[in-house]
Amino acid sequence: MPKMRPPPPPPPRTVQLSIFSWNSRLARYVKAGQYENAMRLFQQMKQEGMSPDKFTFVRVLNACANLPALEEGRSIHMQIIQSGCDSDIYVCNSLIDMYAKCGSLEDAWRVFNTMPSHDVVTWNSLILGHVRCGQGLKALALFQQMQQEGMEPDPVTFVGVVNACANEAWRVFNSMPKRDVVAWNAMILGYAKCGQGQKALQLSRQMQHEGVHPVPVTFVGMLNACASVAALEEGRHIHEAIIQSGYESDVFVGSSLIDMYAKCGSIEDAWRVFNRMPRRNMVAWTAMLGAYAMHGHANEALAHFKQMCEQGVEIDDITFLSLLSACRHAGLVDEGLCYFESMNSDYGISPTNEHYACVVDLLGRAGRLHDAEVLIKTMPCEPNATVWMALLGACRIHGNLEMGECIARRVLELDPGNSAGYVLLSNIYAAAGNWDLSATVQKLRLERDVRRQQGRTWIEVNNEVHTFVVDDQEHPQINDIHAELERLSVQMKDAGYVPDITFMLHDVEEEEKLFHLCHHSEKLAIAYGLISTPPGTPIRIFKNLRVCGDCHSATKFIAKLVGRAIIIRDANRFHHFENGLCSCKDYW
DNA sequence: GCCCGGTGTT
Repeated sequence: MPKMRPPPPPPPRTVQLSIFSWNSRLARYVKAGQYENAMRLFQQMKQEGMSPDKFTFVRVLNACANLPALEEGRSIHMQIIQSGCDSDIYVCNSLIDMYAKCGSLEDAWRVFNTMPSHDVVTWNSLILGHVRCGQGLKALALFQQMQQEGMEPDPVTFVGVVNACANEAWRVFNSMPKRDVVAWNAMILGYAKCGQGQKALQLSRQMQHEGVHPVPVTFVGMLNACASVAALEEGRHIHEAIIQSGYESDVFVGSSLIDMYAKCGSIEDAWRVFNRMPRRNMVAWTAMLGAYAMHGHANEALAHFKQMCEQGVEIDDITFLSLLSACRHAGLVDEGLCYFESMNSDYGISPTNEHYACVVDLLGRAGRLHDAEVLIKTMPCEPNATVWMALLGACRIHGNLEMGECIARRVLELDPGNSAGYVLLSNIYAAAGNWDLSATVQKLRLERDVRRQQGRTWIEVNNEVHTFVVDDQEHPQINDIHAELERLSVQMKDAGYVPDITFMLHDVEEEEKLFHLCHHSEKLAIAYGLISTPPGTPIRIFKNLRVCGDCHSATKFIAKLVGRAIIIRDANRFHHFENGLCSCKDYW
């Protein structure tokens, strides 16, 4: 929950305020997202003897929905019935939305069933409510039902369909007679969210080709897509289009730009956007904090957080996640623990599983496995798989077989469909030389039909994304890439590089291990970057998993030998390689 | 005046 703001200034007492001026004041609070203030204003207007009208109820219900505040919503529902406003369709739609957002679908249905008539917004609110509660199938059934009852779906209905089921979304989208910008937004955001950035970008191009103009939300979706596939050049083009559209001062767009530049490897551009924003909210500040965290700039992150506090910016649970994440990446154990303590005591924010996972990782990485385990045991709620997984990751880093086995058992129980647990345990066994048990775990994974994620590395050159997998033979310039790697490996050996085969956790002969190491997707992408971009320019590559340890040490040599900065984004963070060193100081 | 958008963990 965000920190409480100071109460709104009382309206002047000299003049009896009209209902219109109360309502417009209320509307301003709701629009600005100051829902607590809206609630307080509503109480105040009743105290001063002003009777709310249907416009008042719509706005105050909106505030309840967004807080969310179920009990207050129920009490307002009673007042609505007493005032006779419950025949207004706007009020009823707002009630459905409020109940759905507060998680009470039963109440939402009760309102729906007592309404004399429904419009498309009624159906949309109900459909989206079910989607939010994870009832996608029910949402789709409602979508069918509304059509059977002669109600024409609109683009917002389609937003619900996209979020309920991707396959269904595509079918409906193609059969829509008129696709306005809301429908396009839903598709673009839907694809961006599920990691299909290329598809999202392709859709946004198609949208513009069909003459539909992007609005701020569209740009947010497009920037998300760029961030997920790390398409920096494309992101810059979109930034230009944003400036041309006059949306550059939108805080949503600004926060997405910060995130896009940070995730594409350019923290300088992220800072430039943040610095130039005319109006910054908590999210913009938090996006910048997250940018520092993922690039390992811990000191800047802590200073940034301090500035947030000094300037009275709101702090929420996500701000703390970013802050703890900054400590985690830099190994600032004491600072991290101190901030974790202050969350509850100074800010009134209860730590979630995610915060615990972050602190467990912070302790675990630093080798304090026992402290991490104790922390988990003292959690006020039941730890989820993510928390245990953080400890399991630490067991792998520190080669703690005994604890790893025990933790893995819990992880595999809590989240049997996630390949990460199997892979970590199998790697713990392999690192200890126990190939039989390692294979047993992999066999169990296959028996349960859990597929492990294949490692992929990609690089954007001339607006085109080139993707590599281990031993890749598909790339048209693969021979040139191999030649470049051959050339480099001679120089690297002279400079003192020794391939580290412990990172090859397979039971194969050493010769073979070496061969695979030289053909890791990271090295292929770096070599391609070297031969296809001008000398001296930085190379940005991206990997879907954690970067391999041997590739990490090899990249330090390569960056020094070729005199170029190499920036790698792996699944967790950024590594900036320059002059033989990595920004993570080998702590990752 | 109601329904759709941004930041984080693993």
